[in-house]
Amino acid sequence: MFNWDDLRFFLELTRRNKLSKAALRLGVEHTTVARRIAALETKLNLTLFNRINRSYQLTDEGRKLLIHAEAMEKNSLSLLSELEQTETNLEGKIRVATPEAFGSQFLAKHCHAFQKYYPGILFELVAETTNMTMNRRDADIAITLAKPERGRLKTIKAGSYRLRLYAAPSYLQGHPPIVRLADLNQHNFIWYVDDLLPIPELHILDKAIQNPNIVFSSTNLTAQANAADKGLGIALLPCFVGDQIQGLTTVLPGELSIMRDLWLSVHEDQTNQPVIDKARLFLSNLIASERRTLIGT
Amino acid sequence: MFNWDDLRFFLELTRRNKLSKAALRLGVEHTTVARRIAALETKLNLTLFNRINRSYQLTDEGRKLLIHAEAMEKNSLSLLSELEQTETNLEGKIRVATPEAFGSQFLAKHCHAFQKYYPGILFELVAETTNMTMNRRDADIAITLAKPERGRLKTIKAGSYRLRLYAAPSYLQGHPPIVRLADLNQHNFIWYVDDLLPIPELHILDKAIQNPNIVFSSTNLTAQANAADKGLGIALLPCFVGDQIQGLTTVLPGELSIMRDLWLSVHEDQTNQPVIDKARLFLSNLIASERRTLIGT
DNA sequence: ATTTAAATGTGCATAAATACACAGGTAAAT
DNA sequence: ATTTACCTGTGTATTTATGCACATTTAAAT
Repeated sequence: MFNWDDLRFFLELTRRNKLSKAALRLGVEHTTVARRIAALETKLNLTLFNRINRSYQLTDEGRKLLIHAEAMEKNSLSLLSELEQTETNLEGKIRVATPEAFGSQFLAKHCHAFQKYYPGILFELVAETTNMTMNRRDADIAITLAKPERGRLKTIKAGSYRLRLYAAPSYLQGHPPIVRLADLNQHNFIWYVDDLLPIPELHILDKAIQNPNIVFSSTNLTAQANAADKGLGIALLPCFVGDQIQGLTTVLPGELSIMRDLWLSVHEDQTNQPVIDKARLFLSNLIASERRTLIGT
Repeated sequence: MFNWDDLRFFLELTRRNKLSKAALRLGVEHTTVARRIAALETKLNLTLFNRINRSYQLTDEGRKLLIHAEAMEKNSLSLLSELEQTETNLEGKIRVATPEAFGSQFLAKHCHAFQKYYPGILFELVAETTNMTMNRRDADIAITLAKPERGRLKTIKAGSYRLRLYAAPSYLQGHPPIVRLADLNQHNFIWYVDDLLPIPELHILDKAIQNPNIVFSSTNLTAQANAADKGLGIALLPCFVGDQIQGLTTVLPGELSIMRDLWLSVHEDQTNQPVIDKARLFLSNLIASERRTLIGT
């Protein structure tokens, strides 16, 4: 049996006729489209396209396949529309604890999708700097930066995100140029409040900068981002925050990039509870599909 | 959009209810089935199966999906039955050159499938020990062990195969036990005719065996295999030969395994000729789908 | 109760798929 | 004719998927 998913690529290519156009729509590279089509042709022992004039034109055999592929597409669409309709029968409340910036700047922007599917479920987002402890049932689901070691929790690694240095052009113009890490010594920094920062990786900065000149610090990342946007100095921000602010550009993106994992936990005895299950799947799916937002470019 | 191919896994699992059974049918590991189902559930935000009592039982949501998945399967099957019907309109001749053993022991067993689809095409198989030169148009398609360096050829790596040492139980019982490479010194070997053997990897053997005691040699692999089968000594054979002979067992499979690539070439100016195209697709497809036969266990 | 067999789950090694970077080639625009 | 922009193809690096070995769990058999 051939790979059914290749038919999705086939269909898109019949409509765009160009690898690059089809690739754009499918969210992959043009080479991937070419190789998947080639695989399908090999598997079916057919020549589906004639490559003429920088354009992919269906052969007669390809046209025969098209009819069936379109039928399958119809099924997949009706499948989605049936399954994705709102589930008004599900009612309840779900409390999700997340790191402050992740909750306020990222998750909050996507909760409307959850609300749409499950209008009967109240989504409570607890986005705090302090570490929520799942033990005391502060939340049904927790997203954390470190893997919880204790407690009867079911934990999975949901994804990752990246941090970079960001600054406003207005700041960069008024200060010495930055071409390598050592240059950062002469610059102003917007920083976390040191005591409350349990991220060992940030000590990378300690090596690059002997005495970082901290001009502003906050426990709140939105505050840091806003300060940086106004030209106060250089801030270390998650890409899902920094990239969203038009007025900020990355500083030394090639030299400095910190990756952090995101962990998703639920109580062991709360698996298979419909409301919690839905929310858990929603969150892990969201983090996976928004990978590029979280990782940055 | 979800991965359509995951529905194939979903369908099989609804029918077998067990990961291991479904995996067997799909020709993958049970872990792969589990992970694909998990991916589908995440993507669709649904719980498709309840894992109870070592068995995967469809949920109500899963049953809804099943209806659509079965419809898609129906389409894929009708697609295959339409496309795979014989093409009596194609007529002509195709000459394929291959290494001797590959042609006589492997390809010859599968040519009936080609004949079935294209009854009008004469399939000429030239399975010779000597290197065919594509330059003189000895063949339309060549399968070789080395990538051809010269000539206006379109060459792809079609796959790989493995060689191991094989011997008959009757031989092994009458000779010293073999537990490591050094033990091979005391044994009898069936070998190629040295001068005609351009495979550098075989010098691995030179390190293990100082003075291999060669008791029989032939340029023909079938002859070697038959000799080994009768207990004459130990032979180095492709797995697609050795594994087919019931009377032979592998010798030191953990210590000795040689992988070789298979290259498929056609003349540049003969691409897009229907008959050659069909044969080329047939061959690369065959080598890919019979991967396990070629690699062995 | 104890054993046996079979199934699922987990961590790690390997293989395959994909992205990336770049080369070449074609058609449209100047 | 020359330039420009765009498209496809090829090799390499990176990421993702799969296989493999083993641990764990459950049910059935003794």
